[in-house]
Amino acid sequence: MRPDDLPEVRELQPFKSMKEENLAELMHAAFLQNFPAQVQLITEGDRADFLFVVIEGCVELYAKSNGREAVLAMVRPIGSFILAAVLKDAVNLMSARTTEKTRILMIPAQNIRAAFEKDDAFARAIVIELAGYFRAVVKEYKNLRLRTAVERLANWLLKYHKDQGQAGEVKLPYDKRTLASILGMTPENLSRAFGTLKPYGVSVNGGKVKLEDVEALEVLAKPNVLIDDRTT
Amino acid sequence: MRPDDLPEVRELQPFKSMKEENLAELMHAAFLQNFPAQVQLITEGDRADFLFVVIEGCVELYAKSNGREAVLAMVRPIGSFILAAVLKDAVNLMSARTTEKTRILMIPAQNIRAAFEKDDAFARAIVIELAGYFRAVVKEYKNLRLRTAVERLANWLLKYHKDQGQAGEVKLPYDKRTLASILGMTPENLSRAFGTLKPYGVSVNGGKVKLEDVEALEVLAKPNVLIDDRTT
DNA sequence: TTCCATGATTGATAATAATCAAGTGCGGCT
DNA sequence: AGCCGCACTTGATTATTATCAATCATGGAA
Repeated sequence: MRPDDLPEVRELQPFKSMKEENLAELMHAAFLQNFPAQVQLITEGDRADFLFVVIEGCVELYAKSNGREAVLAMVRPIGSFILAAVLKDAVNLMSARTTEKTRILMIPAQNIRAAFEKDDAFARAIVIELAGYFRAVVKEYKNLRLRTAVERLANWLLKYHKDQGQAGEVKLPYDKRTLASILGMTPENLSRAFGTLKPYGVSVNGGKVKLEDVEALEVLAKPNVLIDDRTT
Repeated sequence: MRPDDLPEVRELQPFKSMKEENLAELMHAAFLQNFPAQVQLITEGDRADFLFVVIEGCVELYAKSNGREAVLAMVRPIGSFILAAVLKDAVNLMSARTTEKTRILMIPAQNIRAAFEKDDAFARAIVIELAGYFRAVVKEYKNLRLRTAVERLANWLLKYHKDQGQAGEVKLPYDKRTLASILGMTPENLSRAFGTLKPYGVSVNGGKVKLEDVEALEVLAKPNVLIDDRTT
């Protein structure tokens, strides 16, 4: 595979900063793979053999312990996962599965590490990338520690409402069962949480949620840039 | 300040890998500060002006939202904090306060960023450092998502029991109120959690916890290297 | 020593969330 | 159309955790 086969990857931050020849070498070792839905890509505890880049589709990162399972994040194009494990040559802390038909670029871990050693600009770009990831998890952690389930849902709705252009409606990007797990609650509780948000102008219709009183919802949600803002 | 004024910092991973002259320059800009207990060092939302390195004492990282407060981590010698914010030239996601008399090395953020640009080895060392931080937060997040309060306490005890040499006793490194917040529960609940662990050979006496049936405790705790192990 | 302040514990109650058990409703299929 | 199958919802109950209030140490300070 060559760099120009996937122009979108070339625009991805850590790759954009690489020297042309190093990128070519990296891409040469990489390969593009198509997966159907519900394919297990990695399992927590296994060695991280590849860096994964989602080109099309969607991947769910999750973890288990005891009998419980929690969805930790969803990765959509163009996003990568298990960068930290690859760099540390460590074991995956999360499992990953496709949720739909998905096209993924797989780059062997040793090639990533070689490029990291060889290419200074790449190494620096990865720092910024990782720092961003780190801050994202800290925000998730704060979200869980400092808010109730209803508050998490309210803030999630406000965030996605903004993402989708503040049209007074939010289209749910995944089914409610998945959303519930992302928000750290059971599906039953998500239903009820939507119920308690009804007085705040929130009405659900299948995969569409209407927000008819954003102000009121914000009073309840108390959004916080240090938790909800992806850019800070 | 010169590098040899603080030999322990020299041994710290990202600094150890720096070129001698760059380290000298960095240390020249840095200064050592003594703080009494309960001093607010940084506040969430403020710009990250310094990288902090705890030389002696202890610092508590915490965050607030709504009326709630959560301790996110404790930093002990030799440990640093707000590295990610410094590198991204961003705002702090957490606040920090000393919990006791503490000696801290403060390195101006712009000097850290300058060294990061100039010194390739330093940049690479920081990647590994950050990747470790990232994985640590992911583990904390999993701990919170996948376990009840009692399980978190049980695993915490086992972890510190191992740290302290498996002597059948764990000395609590902070007061119970702080421990409760670290574990994501109220002080009242921590007391009760200790109570429910009594049948598993756990007995508390002030700041000392005796573990008389580690096997039984492990059956309850179900420790998981992908959550509890600091090295994986 | 006594007193006080503070942290820790205990009990009672309330809030929050999970579990279990039916239902409901919608989309796809025959 | 009619019948699944499946996701979602709803209700009842339980588990878990937080809150509020009171009491109990315990370790200085006077």
